[in-house]
Amino acid sequence: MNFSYEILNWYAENKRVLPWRSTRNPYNIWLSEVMLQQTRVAQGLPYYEKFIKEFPTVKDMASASEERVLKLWQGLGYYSRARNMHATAKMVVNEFNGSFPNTYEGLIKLKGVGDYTASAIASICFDQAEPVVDGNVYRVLARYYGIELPINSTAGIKHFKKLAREVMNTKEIRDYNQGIMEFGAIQCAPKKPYCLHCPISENCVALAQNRVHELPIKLKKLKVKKKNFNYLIFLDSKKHTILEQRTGKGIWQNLYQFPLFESESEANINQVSKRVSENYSNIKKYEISLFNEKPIIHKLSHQHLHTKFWIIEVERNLPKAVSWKSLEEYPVPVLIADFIRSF
DNA sequence: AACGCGGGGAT
DNA sequence: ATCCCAGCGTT
Repeated sequence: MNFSYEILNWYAENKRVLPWRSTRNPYNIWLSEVMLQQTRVAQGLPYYEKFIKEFPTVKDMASASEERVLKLWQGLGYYSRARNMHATAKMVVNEFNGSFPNTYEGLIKLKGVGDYTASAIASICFDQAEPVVDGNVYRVLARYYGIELPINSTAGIKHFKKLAREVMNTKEIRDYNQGIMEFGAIQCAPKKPYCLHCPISENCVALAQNRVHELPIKLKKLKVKKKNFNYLIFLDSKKHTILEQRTGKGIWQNLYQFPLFESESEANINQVSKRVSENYSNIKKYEISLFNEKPIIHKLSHQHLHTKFWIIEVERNLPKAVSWKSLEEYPVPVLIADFIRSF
């Protein structure tokens, strides 16, 4: 019994039932793959259902507004995925007559489709013999073959891709690719792998050397930056508030939020008052109160946002304001959505 | 080659 | 608190 045969065998016995496993439609597969980039199946699944319901075909997605796509994506994170996905939907409709490319080379040209996603679509939809290498595959191969190259180094990436190609099953590439990923997610899990009843434990190098918990090797972790966020929640007598769209680079691009200023240290009410007077000179009379005494710490993978929400009640009606009720129509970061809900 | 980019679940 | 998830794009 060789490696790929055991993977196929294990997959046939243990695979989960998932909606994208009962189709080879490139639109469905592409949608699921983009959603599952750096995202667990359990988290992505409800979004997949939501998107397929509102956008049954790539044409439906292409004709939607970016704002609507972002709204449906809200909470899933890595919002550039949604923007690139929408751009690709429009390109497929307008330039490819609604049909996705049917090769790795064609697919990888699409926005938001990299080596992994191109390989996944090419193999699952078109039976192309392209190996997928995601986080699960890195783990399974590193352990089974005892590879010590860091999975996030250039040499490591090349080596694992080459090894994955050597050991794949080209005849049943669809099931093999999904099988090795499923095996990594369920059986050869990061923290608690089930080595006791593993079908390939006999030849697993890491297990033989008692190094399962050490592999795969991953280079360093960057320090997370701390930032102080201050959101200004304006409220006038008609329960209108000011909402802004984030532009330029950085986090949450094109999503909406309340007026924001960052401070070097934790801000106090005097700084907020100064800020309002400077930037909103047309607002004369107002009253400031602090919504949360202790900053809310919103954790991203690379930043910790220490956030205060300042409530600013104004007497006269605000210019260019939106009603509080209409806030639910805008795509907003989870940090903002949580605040709106609790306020 | 290094970094930016979300949110959540498991340990 | 730490890790890591069906990674990609930019610099």
